[in-house]
Amino acid sequence: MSKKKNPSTDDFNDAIELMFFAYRDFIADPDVILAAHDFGRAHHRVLHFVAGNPGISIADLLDILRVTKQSLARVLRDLIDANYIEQRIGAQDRRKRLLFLTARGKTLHDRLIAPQEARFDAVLQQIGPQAFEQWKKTMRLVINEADRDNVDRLIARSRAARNSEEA
Amino acid sequence: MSKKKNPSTDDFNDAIELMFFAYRDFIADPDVILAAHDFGRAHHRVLHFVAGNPGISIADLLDILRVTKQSLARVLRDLIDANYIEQRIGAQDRRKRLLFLTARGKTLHDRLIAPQEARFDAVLQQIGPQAFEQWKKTMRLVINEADRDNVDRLIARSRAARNSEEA
DNA sequence: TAATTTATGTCAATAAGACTGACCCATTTC
DNA sequence: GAAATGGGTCAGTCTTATTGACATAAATTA
Repeated sequence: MSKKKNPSTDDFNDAIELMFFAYRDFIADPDVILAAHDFGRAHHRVLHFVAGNPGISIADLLDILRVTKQSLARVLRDLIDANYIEQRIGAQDRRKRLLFLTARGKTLHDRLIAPQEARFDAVLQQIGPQAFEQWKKTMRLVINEADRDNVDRLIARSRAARNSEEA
Repeated sequence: MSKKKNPSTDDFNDAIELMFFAYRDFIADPDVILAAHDFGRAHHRVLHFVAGNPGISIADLLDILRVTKQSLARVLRDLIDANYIEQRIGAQDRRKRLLFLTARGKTLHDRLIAPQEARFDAVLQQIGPQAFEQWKKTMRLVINEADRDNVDRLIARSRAARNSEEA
């Protein structure tokens, strides 16, 4: 034991492994459904963030996804052509193309997130609401500090979008 | 409000968003270092699991990574050619090619995980060891139930590998 | 011993998803 | 009117992954 390590180093390595395996299983859920539609994860991400941010502009979507315009274009073309996403010209700024899910898009998105919701529902059942809340707070701290406020806003928008749909 | 939703649906959606953003930032850390070596995330994953499972066979590594043999082959070739990973023929079963990090490989791996460890160290400082432990338990439950025991074993091996290095 | 299975390696073709760079058009802003 | 902004598109490239076919060496089994 020449190198006396900090007693927490093991914990950090555990955390790294857990991030890898949890994300792997979490993201594998929707793949089966996507494959049946000849879509990939890129399509899923676009559907998800348009669902949570109805009326989002291309530029803002690029910001969230952190991909290039050309990368987004192909995926978006697929989704628009197949009538999952609709583009509307901005009312104030007519240069903007605002994105919305169609009814068809909402249905697909619901089916994609269903297994992920079920996964977290099962977790909640096992640990209870308090520990679940604590997990969420912790996950938020895993995000870059500079981005946390943005993520808070995105999550709030997403909640608002879902809750207004209920009407 | 025709559709009265379960009050927890919002929480599940929060969880989904948090998984996306936390993983995105978590995995972005090592990318800069990898790029400087002309390596990608695939190389990182191989380095990481060979580091945590010294002497792992090709077949077992394929199982963990869940990629095809051909996908692994290219990445492994890069790492072996550049002397980050060493192959030794199995003592009991001479068909097997057992994988080990070289000293060079260990150095690179340490540099790759350093920012991720730092990220979780910062989290730990903010929430304390108890909440951190609880977070780990929760993350474990996000993993497919069928895989949890395997992950436990992998994590245990990884701990053992690191702690035996200290000698 | 011969036949089979296992562990690995490798060639070829293909695809998704990303990238850079260069343009273009329409609209808004200065 | 000029410049900046939002968006679309073409062309070429790259990484990482895939499937499928086949080869080789070593272990296991009949």
